[in-house]
Amino acid sequence: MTFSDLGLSPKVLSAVTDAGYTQPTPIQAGAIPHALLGKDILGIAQTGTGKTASFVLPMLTRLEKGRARARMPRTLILEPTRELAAQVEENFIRYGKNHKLNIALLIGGVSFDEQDKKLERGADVLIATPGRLLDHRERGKLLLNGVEILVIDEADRMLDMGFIPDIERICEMIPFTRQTLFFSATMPPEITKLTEKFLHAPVRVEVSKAASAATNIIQRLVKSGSKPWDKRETLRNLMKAEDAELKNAIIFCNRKVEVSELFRSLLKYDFDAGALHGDMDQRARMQMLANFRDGKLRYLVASDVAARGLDIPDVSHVFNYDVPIHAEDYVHRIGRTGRAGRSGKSFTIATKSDTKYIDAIERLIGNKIEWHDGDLSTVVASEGGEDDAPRRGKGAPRRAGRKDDDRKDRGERKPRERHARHSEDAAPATVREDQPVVAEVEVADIGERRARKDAIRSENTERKSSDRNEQRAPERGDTRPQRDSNRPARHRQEDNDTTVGFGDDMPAFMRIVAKV
DNA sequence: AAAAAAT
Repeated sequence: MTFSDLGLSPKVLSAVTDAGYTQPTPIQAGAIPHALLGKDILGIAQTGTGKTASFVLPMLTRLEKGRARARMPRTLILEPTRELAAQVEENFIRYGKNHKLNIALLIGGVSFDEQDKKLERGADVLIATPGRLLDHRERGKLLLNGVEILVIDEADRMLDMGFIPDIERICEMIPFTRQTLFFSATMPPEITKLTEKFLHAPVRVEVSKAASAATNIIQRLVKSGSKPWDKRETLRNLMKAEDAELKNAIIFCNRKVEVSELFRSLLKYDFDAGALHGDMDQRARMQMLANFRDGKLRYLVASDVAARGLDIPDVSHVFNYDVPIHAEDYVHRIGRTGRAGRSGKSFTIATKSDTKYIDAIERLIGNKIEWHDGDLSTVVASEGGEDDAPRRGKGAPRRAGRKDDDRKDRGERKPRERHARHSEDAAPATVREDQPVVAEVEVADIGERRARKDAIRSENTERKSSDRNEQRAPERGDTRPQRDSNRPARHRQEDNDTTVGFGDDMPAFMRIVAKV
């Protein structure tokens, strides 16, 4: 089977040939002929299976007839993250090089002006994340009743991210005479319901699960002490040990703050690292990703924003600095290496408290993962002894505890707690090799203070900080999460009686305001 | 224990 058997137009075929492809992947071979006939498709496939081309190529062929009208895009592709949306745009540019198509990318974090202009000109292809798309529509700049083909990509991830209501709204704005191409890696009940509602007699195309496809990736678990400095040291040793084989690597952390902390620590140790997480300035996000793709950065420290779908063809190593909480994320993360049949290596740093997550991962992939250098029973306890798990008082808020960890990492300590932590007090406070310089500590604290202010600011108050952030050029070192007072996480904190960061020292007046 | 997405 070759691409020329699928019924694609000569223009598309020639671009595919130029890109160096001759053989379609199973999902492409299964979906393209039906998509060209105008049928609805239900594609069950992970990324890395050639899924994107399975809708881009037939869409290009079908778009050769007709023209776009102002503010009435002819096709719409919905993606869960900004980076994925940008990646789909690149695919349209690559395979559409023989076409004269207007492509518009509507994503958040960048200015409206350019997006408006492209809509006004009439877009053949509109690629969007749901939030910004709805925003444009509400501003009256966008009419969706001319859409002939709708693509919903990564539907299960959209579900995880709470986008399904948005997706339903958008689907209802588009004429039911459209063709719908629907892709999901898994089919949870909510997704099945969605397909029953929005697909008409779909052709179902299913390809093998990524969990079983990862045989070309060497996977190892690496024991570590549980303190941040233990884990960072474990990681650095691992990176050095792998240096000869390592072309480039993505290092995954579970939290955004960890991404920026680890990133800064690695810079201090002269590793050629970048960072990527969703609270970074959009320009910095794009820049980091582009630099990593182009080989200007050897290491990319990232949150799960980079776990799925991102196509960086030649990642040699994946390091999990944290064991992912959800087992499926493990599969997605390690799937960033070993792409296109290449071999890859993944190392997952594990501490004692990670055992149950490791069990879940091993159950999911149906295999035991080998330990790199002895299992957790051989971990040497770090200075200051064991673990921090049971020591904290029952009534003490757990989240405040995390702040304490940050502080310890800088060699600081809350005076109040000193008596409760004798064992750690025995350790000299200044020996951390990667203790941040004082200036950085201060900057971080200012950020935290501002975040607290944000937390108590009323919903209606206009926020100017994000505007400022948009203007600002991305600085290489500035990866600290940009606290956004309107994010759901913020609300969750407000729901709690405890304002994060104050411990028991929170002034009473703040407690009242924070509850509002 | 999280992350992602509009302002």
